[in-house]
Amino acid sequence: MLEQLTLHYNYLFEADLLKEISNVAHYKTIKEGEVVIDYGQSILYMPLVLEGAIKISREDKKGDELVLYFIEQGDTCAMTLSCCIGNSKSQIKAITETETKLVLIPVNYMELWLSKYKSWQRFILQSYNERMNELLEAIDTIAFLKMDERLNKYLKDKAMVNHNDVIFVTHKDIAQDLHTSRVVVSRLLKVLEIEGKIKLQRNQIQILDL
DNA sequence: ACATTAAGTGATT
DNA sequence: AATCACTTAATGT
Repeated sequence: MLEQLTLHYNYLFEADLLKEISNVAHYKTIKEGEVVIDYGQSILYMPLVLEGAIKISREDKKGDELVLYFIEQGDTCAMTLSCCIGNSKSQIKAITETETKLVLIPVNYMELWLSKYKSWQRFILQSYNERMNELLEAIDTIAFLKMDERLNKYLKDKAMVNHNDVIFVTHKDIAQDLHTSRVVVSRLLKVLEIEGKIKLQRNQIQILDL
């Protein structure tokens, strides 16, 4: 595990910290499409993503969801951070977007390391900041009902985390992620296709120029 | 060949 | 932008 960690995080953490992480954390590989953390679940571990990507979404009582953002290698879940501090339960749902390798750090170490390692402190604060900005961005587009922009961002993000210009999803899936109707997604996608930005096929979308 | 599911379209609110 | 109603196209059995 130490080698894996070093490979992905040596530019962020000092050697001592890397070693300590590898001592206390659990290494885990999760297949695509699995639920990592569900709504209402209490959080015991803080995940550090080594490879792959995770989709973070919010869900209401009816099961309607709304994708907030994706996390990938080098990221951690800001929700865990706020959960640890507030000692609350998860307000979000995390599903692996691709096969994901991660290390799980017991939450009590998170606080301990905050005072012990400068690099850890910087990492936590920076992650928090990044997520906060991303969230604000999401609020902006939702509040002003710019569905086309949300779709654009969604496609970009999806292509990025998958390291592939071809996205394998149905219009219905996208509609669920963005919490809109399939018809709307189909129409907006059609426009993008006419503009020459994407290519549509059944169950897949190729990104040409966004 | 038929049933099922994904995607396209016009009209309406 | 959402919903309805309907069509067309792709896929599976």
